[in-house]
Amino acid sequence: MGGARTKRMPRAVREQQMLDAAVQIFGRRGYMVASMDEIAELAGVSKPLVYLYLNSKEDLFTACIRREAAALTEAVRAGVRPDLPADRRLWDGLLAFFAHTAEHPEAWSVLHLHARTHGEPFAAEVAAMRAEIVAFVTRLVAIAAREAHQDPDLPEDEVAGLAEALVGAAESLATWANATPGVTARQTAGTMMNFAWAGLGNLMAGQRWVPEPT
Amino acid sequence: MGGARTKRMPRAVREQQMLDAAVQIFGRRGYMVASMDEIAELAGVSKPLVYLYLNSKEDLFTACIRREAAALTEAVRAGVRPDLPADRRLWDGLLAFFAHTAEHPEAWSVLHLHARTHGEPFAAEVAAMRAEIVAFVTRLVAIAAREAHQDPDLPEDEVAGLAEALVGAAESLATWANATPGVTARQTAGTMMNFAWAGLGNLMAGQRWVPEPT
Amino acid sequence: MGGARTKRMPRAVREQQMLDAAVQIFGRRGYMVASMDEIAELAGVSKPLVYLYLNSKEDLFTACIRREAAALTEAVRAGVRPDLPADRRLWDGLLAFFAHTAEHPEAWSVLHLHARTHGEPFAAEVAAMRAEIVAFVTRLVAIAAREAHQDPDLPEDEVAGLAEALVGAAESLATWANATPGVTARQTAGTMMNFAWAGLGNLMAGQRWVPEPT
Amino acid sequence: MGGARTKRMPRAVREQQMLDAAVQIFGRRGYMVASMDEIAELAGVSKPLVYLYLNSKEDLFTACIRREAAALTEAVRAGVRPDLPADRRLWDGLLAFFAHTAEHPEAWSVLHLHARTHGEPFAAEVAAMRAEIVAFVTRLVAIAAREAHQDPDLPEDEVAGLAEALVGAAESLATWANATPGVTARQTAGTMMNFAWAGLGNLMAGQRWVPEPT
DNA sequence: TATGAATGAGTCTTCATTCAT
DNA sequence: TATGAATGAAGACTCATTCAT
Repeated sequence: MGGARTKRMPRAVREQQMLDAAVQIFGRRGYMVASMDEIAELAGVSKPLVYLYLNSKEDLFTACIRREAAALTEAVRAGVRPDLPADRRLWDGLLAFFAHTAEHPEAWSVLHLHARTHGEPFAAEVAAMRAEIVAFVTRLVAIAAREAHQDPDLPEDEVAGLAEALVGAAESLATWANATPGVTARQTAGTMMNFAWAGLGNLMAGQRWVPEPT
Repeated sequence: MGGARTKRMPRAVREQQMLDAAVQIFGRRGYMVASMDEIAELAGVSKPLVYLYLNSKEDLFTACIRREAAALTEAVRAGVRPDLPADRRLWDGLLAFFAHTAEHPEAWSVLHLHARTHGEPFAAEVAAMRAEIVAFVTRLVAIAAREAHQDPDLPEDEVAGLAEALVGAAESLATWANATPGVTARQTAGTMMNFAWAGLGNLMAGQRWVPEPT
Repeated sequence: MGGARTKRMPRAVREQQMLDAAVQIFGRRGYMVASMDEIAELAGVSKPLVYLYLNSKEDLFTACIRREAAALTEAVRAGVRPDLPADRRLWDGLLAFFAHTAEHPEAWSVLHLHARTHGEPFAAEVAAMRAEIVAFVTRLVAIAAREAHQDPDLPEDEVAGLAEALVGAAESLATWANATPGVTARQTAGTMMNFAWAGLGNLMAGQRWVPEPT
Repeated sequence: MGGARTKRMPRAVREQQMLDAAVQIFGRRGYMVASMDEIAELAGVSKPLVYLYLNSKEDLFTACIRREAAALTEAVRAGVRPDLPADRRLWDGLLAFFAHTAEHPEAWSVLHLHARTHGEPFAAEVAAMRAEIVAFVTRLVAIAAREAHQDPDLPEDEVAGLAEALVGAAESLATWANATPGVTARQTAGTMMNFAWAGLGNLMAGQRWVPEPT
């Protein structure tokens, strides 16, 4: 894989090869340390061709982020059937999420680790994806609240924070699972689901922890 | 701020100034993008002096990580009174944690974002700090389990994953809070506490979510 | 001379130009004082190209040493006809040696002066060349001994010292001739030949100088 | 030795300590690679003191060369008794020379190797010493010529070349002996004496090697 | 479509040297 | 006599990027 330097391919194919290589290198080394030389070599192409198709290192990185973000959200979407109940939908989404991040560790590294480490051009790309996922979760939280017949007005801030906490926990777990051999996506999703759904349930049922006045 | 080039200070003082500057720059730009020139200038010192005292960019970064990791764990430790009940200790720890990360956003950025993005010299430093915090959380989880009179043997894997999820959620929340104006440490800690304690409680009480067979 | 910055040459040609320039600069200034900037400028090339082709200052210096050592030994070999008698072969070898060092004074400076002043990567390269020359001389000495019908066993140490002295004398003479205007290779070779062959002859004939007991 | 940092010594003593250290370091590393830091540390003194006493790296190196050149010529002079015959004087001089270079290898390295590798300030210092030694040798050669009742007019060039060859051979032998364990000064002097005196004798007796016309 | 040849700009790092005490 | 604190200047090396074919 890579370096084969097969000649004369249609542009679309070559571009995908380049993105494949770039995701590997960016994911392994990080944006700054990755060199265009290394990427071109792994793609089996000369450097000028990379520039011809992808314009610049920044654009190349952005393209990687976009492609992988789309792939990840698409994987989650594809894993969820809208006609099933909310808890089942959360479960399916988590499973799809952890399965995808486990199958594409470098892509996950690009999205979660490296894209957020460098300023504005890139952070925005990831933010968009994250927003989509947070929206998905938030929808489920709202349903849970409704089903719990609860006064629907949790403070906005708290809902936002809650979603952030859930998504953050999932993200951390994905990274941890990739670094920990022998953990399956199913197990990770189980941990997350137990923890989250139960916690949410309690919360929705109005049982909140409040510090005793000192 | 910085660049005041006050003359002739004892070494210990200058070293701290340099570390202050380095944490700012590393936190804002990341390890690779930060330049020793910029750090020296912000510290109000010439570059050779930075090298004389801190040896190399790598050593400087390591020194930053170590100092800030120590400061953070110390802040948490100082915030927790060992004679109080477990939930209160968790609350106090979270409060101290979020307060510290909010007051030192660049330091948090160094620890959580940048130190983990670059290979082994640095990751290990953070891992040590994280281990300490995870141990703290794990202890509290164990107490909660005992108090719930529950069969104490949650599977090892699950406990590890659980702690990871909790800590990951807290880390994500800290980062999110730093990027979201107007959120106080108290609010963040509240969100986290509700989420975590309730979820844990349910879990300990043996109420687990299980996917229905398809 | 140099700096003409002719454009777009095949790699092999450029590499020779760079080595030419490097030999000049290294020979004039020495390894440490020579700067890659100066070498690149004299080669009429940008510095990165030098690094692209020759990798590092060390590798560049090594490449110089190797090329010039090969050129010198080749010049000596080409000057000697194996079918001629030993004295004539020594004469021809000396003539070729002094002619070459006189025509390439910087190269000689690199080999004899600068390469030996710096540690192991370089010393070894020159040692190989020297070994070849010493072997050439030793062979002739052996023939001389045989022709003198002499008991062939000069002590090993003495032979080694002898060869060292002969080669050392020739090396010194080459350096001296390069620093002394108006001395031809022929003259230098004559001095050396008289000195060496006569001394050897006596030695072979068993006439040795022994200090009188005090 | 070195680093003891004993306090308050008279200037003359401190200067010698510094020169001792400098000769070691310069001899081992060469002029450019030697650092004032290292020299000061080995001398057991702070760097500003070195500058106070010796002014600059150049001056320090020059002082080393001068001191060691004087020591070497003095050693040779002290070894030779002017009332003895010429061959005996040559023998004694060689013995003293090789003994001294063997006892002070770093000094010899400074004089023969490093001082000649760097431009004019230093080469001149060594040249002076060399001139003295060459003069010594030339005197002996002249005596030998006279004793051989030979027509006294060897061409000037040839005499100069001859002396150069002799001295060069001796220098090479000294360096070689220092790098070759187990060789005594006596042996080295013996090799040199046999070779040189016999060769000279033949030469003086008018037996010269002349290339046959091709 | 594709590439070998080439570079401007910038970074880390080191060192001889001086100031203030 | 002696030194801790500090720096200007320079050098090796790398990389994203482009030109000419």
